[in-house]
Amino acid sequence: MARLQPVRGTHDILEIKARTFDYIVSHFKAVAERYGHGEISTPIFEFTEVFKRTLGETSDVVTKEMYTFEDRSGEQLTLRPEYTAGIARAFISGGMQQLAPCKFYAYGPMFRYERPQKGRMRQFHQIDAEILGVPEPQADVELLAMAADFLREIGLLDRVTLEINSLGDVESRQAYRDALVVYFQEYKDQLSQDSQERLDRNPLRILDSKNEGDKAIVANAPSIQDYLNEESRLFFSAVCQGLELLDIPYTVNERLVRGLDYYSHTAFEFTTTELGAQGTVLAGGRYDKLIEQMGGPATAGIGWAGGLERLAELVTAEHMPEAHRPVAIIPMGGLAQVKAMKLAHDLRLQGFHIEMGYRGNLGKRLKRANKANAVAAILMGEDEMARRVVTVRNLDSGEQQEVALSDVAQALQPYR
RNA sequence: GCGGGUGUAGCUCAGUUGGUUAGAGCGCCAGAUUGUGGCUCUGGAGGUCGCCGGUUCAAAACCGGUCACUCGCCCCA
Repeated sequence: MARLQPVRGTHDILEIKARTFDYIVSHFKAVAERYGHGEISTPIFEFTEVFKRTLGETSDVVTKEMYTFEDRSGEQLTLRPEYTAGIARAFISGGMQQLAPCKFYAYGPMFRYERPQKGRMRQFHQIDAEILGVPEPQADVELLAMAADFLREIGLLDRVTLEINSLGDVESRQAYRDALVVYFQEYKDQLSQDSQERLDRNPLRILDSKNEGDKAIVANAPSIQDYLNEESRLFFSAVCQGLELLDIPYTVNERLVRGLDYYSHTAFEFTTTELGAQGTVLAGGRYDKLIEQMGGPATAGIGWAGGLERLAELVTAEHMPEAHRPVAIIPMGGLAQVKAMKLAHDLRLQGFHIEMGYRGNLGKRLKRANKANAVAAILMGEDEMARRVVTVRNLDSGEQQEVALSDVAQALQPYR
């Protein structure tokens, strides 16, 4: 406890930020329910194996970004770096194949040990949607439609671009990977240091390198589209047709790849140019082999996750509902204090938002009521108490009137 | 893990080639106004100059280290 500061890459969330998060999440939940998704909440930590096996031993997330620790009984546990692995695990351990198809939504904190920068922190928050047990491309379309609806509702759809690509099935992906290795091998010594390493580890990643020299070489690299087998091609065109049917604008980006090993077929990202280096605001894809790979029954899956912090950066005040304006109760004197406490309680039971003025003379208390953005103030002085009335003052117009103590709730109706 | 930038009041920042009591605006508190807010005026509180060490007669300033924040790389929501 020596350092009284938040742990690196973590933040306290309050006031406007908290309200923005709540705004985004409540719209997300409403849209997800509309699409027939049910809420699932999985633990924020799992056995380390759950993530290691699903994300791939060599992925960055596993090799350098996991928050892993040993608990008192010696178990290796990891704070979740993403949602899909935990949900897939829940699907298996809950025997949910009997219930498939399953449509879930979830939201909560994620943890990755990374160097913080704009739009990236060690504890961050995601919303997440998954469909398990539907191998048909209609699920891809539905999930993308849901994402687009959600983004529209929070006013962001016209500020992001949907890019999609197909990574093909296992066979197509392997063929493409081989072709890429052959191609890049030619230019190996011209590639950046990073990309030379990628060539061994994950050649697909070279495609979205930000290095200028790499970009020139990538420009002439073979396209995944030419390596998709019949089945994969049909699948991808079904997804594209579905998007067109629903008027969801998108662009095919042949260079779009995903970092985690488990993706196949559809991969997509909603991106913005407004957030600097971290432009991906919501992204996901299909993972048909994942559950089987984890040791569960062969079950197709597709899902996406959106970053709350990144979405919140984009949400502007005009889309946010205004904070509810309270009514301030201002007692002056001992008797009024007691009456005020009772009145405040009664009004709150009836659903009013009540602020209490505790200190200072009337002027100070009104000033504080003003600062709290109160719509009205209820003034309770000694003489009012004697006559069993209060003064209700409209803080916008300055108009005020005396109201019988028993009729206060009625008089406050306009300020609800 | 790697590279750049920045750390001075609650917040945003100024602070001359090193020079003695470190400033402004906003915010906060109080008064002008013993029961009437927003505007105005007056006054006040609030600082280990991120931390440790070094150079110097003298360091907020220069040097080294360290921590934090921030932007970028890797990677990702």
